[in-house]
Amino acid sequence: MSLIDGKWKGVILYHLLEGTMRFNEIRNKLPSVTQRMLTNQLRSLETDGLIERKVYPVIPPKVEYSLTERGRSLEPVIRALKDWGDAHRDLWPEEYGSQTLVR
Amino acid sequence: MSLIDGKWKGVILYHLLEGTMRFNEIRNKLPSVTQRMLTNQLRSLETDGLIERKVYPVIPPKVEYSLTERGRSLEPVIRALKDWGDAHRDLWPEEYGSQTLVR
DNA sequence: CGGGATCCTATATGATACTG
DNA sequence: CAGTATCATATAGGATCCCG
Repeated sequence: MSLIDGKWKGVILYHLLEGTMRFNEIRNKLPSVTQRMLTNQLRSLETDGLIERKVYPVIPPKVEYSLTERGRSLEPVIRALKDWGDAHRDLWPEEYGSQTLVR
Repeated sequence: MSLIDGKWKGVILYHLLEGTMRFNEIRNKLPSVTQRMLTNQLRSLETDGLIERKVYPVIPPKVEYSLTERGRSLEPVIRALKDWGDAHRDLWPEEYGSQTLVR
């Protein structure tokens, strides 16, 4: 769980299933993510060996992100999550409120 | 993701796939969870409509937890996570360190 | 037995400004 | 374009004690 925890990791991995993407490409798929958070989540995924970060030494910068083999092995998990989300999108959040834990 | 986020929710749901369980039964499956956290996670799952909490008005107290239909619909997700964990248990955490995000 | 109350720390996330 | 740096808040999680 800790590997895909984080507000954006799941969605990032999902989009990367489609293929390699550049930083701003990913960003455009995640309307409300801040630059800092996207960077953080990407770094975390990289550290955990799920994605690869490829930097092209050009100006302006160009950085590509892609799934590693380990990352791709998560595909069944990501798909299962996506499928569930699609199937239950309409039942939420009316009936059930997403919880803010603790206290 | 927000529904199964939380340090213990995934494992709790997994164990509940086996059937109804009492509070301390669940607790015994989660060696290092504190009472407060277990209660919190269970309450959160309940609020999100994934589990049902059944209180028997007896002394000493008896409380049973079970999956709702909505909770059971998550079975493919839970199984996928479990399968991945089983398959990759041996590759961790030597090669990849679980990240502590930010800063 | 299955909690609740209180206090505390660590961490995730956000806003904003700056940069090679 | 793809970040860093800094500051701030919110929330998760833990420790401990009490209770009918």
